[in-house]
Amino acid sequence: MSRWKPDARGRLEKAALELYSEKGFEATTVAEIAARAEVTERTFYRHFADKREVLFQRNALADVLAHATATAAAPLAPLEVITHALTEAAPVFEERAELVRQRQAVIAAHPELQERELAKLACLGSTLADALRERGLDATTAALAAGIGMAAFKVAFERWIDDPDQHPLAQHLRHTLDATRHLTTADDASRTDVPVLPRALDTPPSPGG
Amino acid sequence: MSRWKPDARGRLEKAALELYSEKGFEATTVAEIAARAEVTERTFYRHFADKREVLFQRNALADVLAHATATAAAPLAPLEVITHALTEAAPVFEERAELVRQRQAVIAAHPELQERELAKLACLGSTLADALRERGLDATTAALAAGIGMAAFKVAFERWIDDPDQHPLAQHLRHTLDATRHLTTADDASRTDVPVLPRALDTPPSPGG
DNA sequence: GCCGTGATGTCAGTTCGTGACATCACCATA
DNA sequence: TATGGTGATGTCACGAACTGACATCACGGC
Repeated sequence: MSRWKPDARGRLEKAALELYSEKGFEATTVAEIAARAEVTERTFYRHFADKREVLFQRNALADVLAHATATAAAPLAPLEVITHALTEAAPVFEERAELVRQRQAVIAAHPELQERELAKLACLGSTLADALRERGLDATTAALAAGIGMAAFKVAFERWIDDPDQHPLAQHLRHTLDATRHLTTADDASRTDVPVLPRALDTPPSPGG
Repeated sequence: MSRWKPDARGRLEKAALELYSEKGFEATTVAEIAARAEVTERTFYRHFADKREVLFQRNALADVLAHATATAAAPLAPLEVITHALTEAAPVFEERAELVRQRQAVIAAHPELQERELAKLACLGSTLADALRERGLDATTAALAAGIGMAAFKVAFERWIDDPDQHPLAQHLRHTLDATRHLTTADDASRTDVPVLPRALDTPPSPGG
């Protein structure tokens, strides 16, 4: 038989998420995580650069975003490309909604983890910007569009996490990206009388896709 | 005479920036910083929460942003308010351009510091979003506008730092925010025919305000 | 049956960051 | 002038985060 139980990495991820949930991030030591995963502390650091990284490693997202951006229809405006890419990426979250929510709860409770999350998001933004430049956008426009996309994603994701009605992430994305287009119009449209996410969600304004 | 040399905090900031510049962030120990500032390591931690924070404490920015947002003319579109606020904030950087550049060089060389920088920027974004909500915007629009504003600021700031011609930050901000307006404006006249930063910077396109 | 490889264990050490307590110039006030 | 409180700093001890170096030994190829 094999010398060690298989999937040490998976066990570490699971143990870490559990312990961070149970007793908080700071109150959890790497030694504890390792013990629960039945490996040594040193092994933890062979799989993850530090105590935070264990929550941020599974990330198919960058690939999905880059691919969707590269393969979007040619004549689309930058923000349309972004909309397409983010919509393509939504299932990555929807498929693991349970896990994602638990993870996010932990992150929300610890500034250090939020810091790391922002770094990951910024990294994603760079990937997106690269992909946009591949499409022929100049560097500044690409960086800007990617930044806007990430800002919109952040808001939509947050709304999705907190949504008591569990509407799909794609829907929150659509509404948020739509709201982006009204930021330049004077006051009246962006007042509270036109909520971004109307009560009746079953008839979203079709963005023409 | 006094028991200790005055301005321990200032000496620590100076020593830290010097050492981080000279030998890198990771290669510098807090003990070294403290020694150069002629205090003990413990005193360092009385002034700064951790080794990174010493680079991020001076921040009049939040106040300026919040104030400028609150006092902007009433009927402005969200993005115009942001434009106003960021423009008001520009002098905070221009006035210490030398220091800001040195600091930024250190940050650019160390992911851990970039992480902290992103966190500070996000915090600033929240402040801005709060101020926008004070103006009557709904939470989602406010968060979105603030996020986009921060994204634009990030790009403009980066361009300013790298600008060999040393154009004022305010100018980069104007151009970047202009590009943002084009990207987010509903009609699809947002093509490449409007370059973000034209060769001749002395005749910026007037945004009609 | 031998050998290289890779994942893990073991151990020692450095640095970060914190709690507890000591010191003593300075200041207010009697 | 004497007294006592305050606040910034020093001193010490310590746990926990990370890292480098070397040991182990199942497995897979040859």
